[in-house]
Amino acid sequence: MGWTDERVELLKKLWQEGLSASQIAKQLGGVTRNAVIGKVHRLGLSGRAAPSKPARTVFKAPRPARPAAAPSAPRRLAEPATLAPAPSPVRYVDEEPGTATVLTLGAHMCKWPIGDPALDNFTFCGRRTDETGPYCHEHAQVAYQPAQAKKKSSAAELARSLRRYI
DNA sequence: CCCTGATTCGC
DNA sequence: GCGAATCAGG
Repeated sequence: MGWTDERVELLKKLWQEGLSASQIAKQLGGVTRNAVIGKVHRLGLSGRAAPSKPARTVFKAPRPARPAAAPSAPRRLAEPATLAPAPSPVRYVDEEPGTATVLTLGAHMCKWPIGDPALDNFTFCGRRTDETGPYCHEHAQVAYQPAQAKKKSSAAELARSLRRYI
């Protein structure tokens, strides 16, 4: 499969959304993650929202040359490795819950899980915690619900009521 | 061993 | 331009 305009567009979109190359490759289909990475570089959008990443590791091996054919044109030399520090001073999520990731989750941020931990869109609530506990006010109520919920509520109803918090 | 992106270079 | 092979890491 080639890079049609649509596929390139989707690639850009998914890459900007932070999906990994392999995930994008799977979603596109017909390409490997190497192909995706290669395309990403060719498009010139290698960098994205990647906080606190050295962006560039130390100088790699001087390129001892692997078992290949004869050399040709001189390649460009490694650059001085400029990096852009990304300050991210612990912000609480006051508006929409579920935007805190495991990386941005601070000490006093609600640790109520949002979504499926197995998925990569998994987040935490992230709002300011309720004084002491690990959860915000809303989720603390849910978390510390004794046995008040019994009555005639069926298992299905209970599951549905809880789903609201996931 | 799983994964990540980065890079080179034959095609 | 493409992407497999490879590298350097987490």
